[in-house]
Amino acid sequence: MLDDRKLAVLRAIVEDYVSTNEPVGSKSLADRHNLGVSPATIRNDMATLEEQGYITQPHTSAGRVPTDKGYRLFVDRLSQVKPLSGAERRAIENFLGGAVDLDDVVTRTVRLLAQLTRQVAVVQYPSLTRSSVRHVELVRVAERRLMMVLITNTGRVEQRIIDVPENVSEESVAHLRAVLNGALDGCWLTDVPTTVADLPERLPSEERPVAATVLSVLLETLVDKHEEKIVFGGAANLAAADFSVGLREVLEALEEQVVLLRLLGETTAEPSALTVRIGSENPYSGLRGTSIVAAGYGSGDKELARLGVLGPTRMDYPVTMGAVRAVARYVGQILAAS
Amino acid sequence: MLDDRKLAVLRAIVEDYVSTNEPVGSKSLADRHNLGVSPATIRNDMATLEEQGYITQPHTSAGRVPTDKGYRLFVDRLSQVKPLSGAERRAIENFLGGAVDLDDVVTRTVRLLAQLTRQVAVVQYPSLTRSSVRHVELVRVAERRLMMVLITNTGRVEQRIIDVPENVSEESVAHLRAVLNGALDGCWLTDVPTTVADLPERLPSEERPVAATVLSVLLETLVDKHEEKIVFGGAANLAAADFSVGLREVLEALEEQVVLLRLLGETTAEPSALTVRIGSENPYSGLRGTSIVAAGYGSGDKELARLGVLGPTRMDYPVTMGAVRAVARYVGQILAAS
DNA sequence: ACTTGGCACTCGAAGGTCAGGAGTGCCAGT
DNA sequence: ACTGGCACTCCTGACCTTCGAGTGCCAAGT
Repeated sequence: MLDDRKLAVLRAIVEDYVSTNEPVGSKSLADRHNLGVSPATIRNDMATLEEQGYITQPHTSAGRVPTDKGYRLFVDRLSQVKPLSGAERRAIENFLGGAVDLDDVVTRTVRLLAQLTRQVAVVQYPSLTRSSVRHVELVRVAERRLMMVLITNTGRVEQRIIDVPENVSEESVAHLRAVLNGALDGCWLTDVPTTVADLPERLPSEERPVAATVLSVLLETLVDKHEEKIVFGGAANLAAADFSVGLREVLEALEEQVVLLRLLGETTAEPSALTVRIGSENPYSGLRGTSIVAAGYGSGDKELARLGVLGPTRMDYPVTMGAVRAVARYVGQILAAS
Repeated sequence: MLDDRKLAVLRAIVEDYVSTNEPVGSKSLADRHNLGVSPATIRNDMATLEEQGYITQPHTSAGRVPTDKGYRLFVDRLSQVKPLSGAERRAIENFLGGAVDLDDVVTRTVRLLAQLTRQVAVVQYPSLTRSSVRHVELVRVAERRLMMVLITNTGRVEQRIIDVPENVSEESVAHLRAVLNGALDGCWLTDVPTTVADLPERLPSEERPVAATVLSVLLETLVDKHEEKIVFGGAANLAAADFSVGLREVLEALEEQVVLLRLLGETTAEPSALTVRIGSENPYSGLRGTSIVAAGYGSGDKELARLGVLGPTRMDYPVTMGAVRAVARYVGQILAAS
């Protein structure tokens, strides 16, 4: 159906189109790549490729442009992820290594990815549902007011003010704190509700009302923040890539957490496996014309969250994929270390 | 120099141009506003206005367009801040009232402002330098590793991992925590360095190395985060406002914290006083063509930080100013309450 | 001393025409 | 199965024309 030469032609078309942003014709193809055949032959192959839906022409008598299907074939079978240069690796290490807390890691990652790929970078915060409790802190800030700080093993810090129904002494706060930490230390956030279910019963009755309030706020926090946190950066790169149409739509999509999350895609089995969504493959109509390259990241073999970049379908997939993969790995390392 | 009618003409020009986005001519002016004079008269006035630099024509024989100077005069003398409708006020209250922590307040504020004004919203986190310590928490997470959490009265939470030079017992951590809080509670962040300067001396000698490390990290945190935190949203609105040129530049400016900060401007004497920077008045060349409307916000009469919107110079100043002022006030209230 | 109607003039926007050229499809020849 | 040749398509850019909104100025009117 598609012999080797036709595949080579498709690859050449993708590469040329990506680098020139102009429909590519048979003659220039024959010139730039030494395929060893004449333009006429290439024309025949192109006709086949077009028939099968891998390429298309914007109008009669223009060159060919890859379709989404064409890019898909290219990504799956015709290209290899391009590893980063040594200098780039070092730059990543330096830049990410300087991060001082989780917020910092995420912000830096976004900047880094955007700069590296010259596209829009999207990074999800380590998912709460896949984190465990490192510490719960309870502080008495007034007679009837506590502050709770929840710290996860991934470095996320959630904090809440709690108004309790009755005066509470420093001692009971200390006790409650100890009990909470004893029960929850290392506990997966998803298991917290069941773990704390019977907690009030194990407390002296006079502490129960306060404990109940604290616990309800704690659970509420987990629910509230169940919605994942996600950020993007490098929007300026969008304007640079002379976007055919719909820059508006793209920006809108980027500002919708929900859409963004779906874009990054489902968790994959193995972390840092690359997911590529090309044009119409992705789940949001405003993003025809854009592709997403994403990967999971995590410390160890557990995928904590995802990150990736979004750019025109006409992007340099090998390079982009290389950058995303490398960054995902480094971020994982950084998180594991802290 | 500029009699009342000329001012009225200028006002009319600004209003028409803002609403139509097309150079406005003498005839349509005479039609739409009842100025009681003929187009010819208006032409004469326009000539004067142009001579004085308040308006300009894109090319000979086109209508007139306000210059930055013209907008300035309009804002200063010809317009009144337009208060929000009752429905809008309620919407703000509802939307902002649901916020659950500082991050949430800021995120919601950005969304709200962007939606209300249909422009790009910029919000600065409450400045650390103008906050005071509510609580310092010290947690022992491993034998040689502590976690420090710094909570300010404005709700900001900063957190750091500290590797200490020697094993440290729970008791010394508790002691150090108590001492720290005793010394720092309510202390302005700017005063922290001097306040803690002599702290190690007041500790038993065996605790000093650890204390020194902790303090150095604490001070470091204050310095690191001295750079203010600032976010923006509503970039999609930029694409909608068919920006003359330089959408690229604007997006770039928005992604530069430093530029963004300078845009919001210096602290003003009275909180929630409105600052308006029009086109070339603002300190960044990429932003000719855009105006910034900003206000300070804070709980009580202390300005904690600033917020505002950025849009084309051709914006509806009265409405925008009204929205910014209202939101700034509400945010102040929300922060004061929590 | 302003204001006004009239009038000639300017200049961009929109549309039409035309040549050039890159690219195609097809066919006949090797 | 490949290749050269050829007619055809249709976009691009340059150039021109028309059209109309808007101006500046002047002379007349109040």
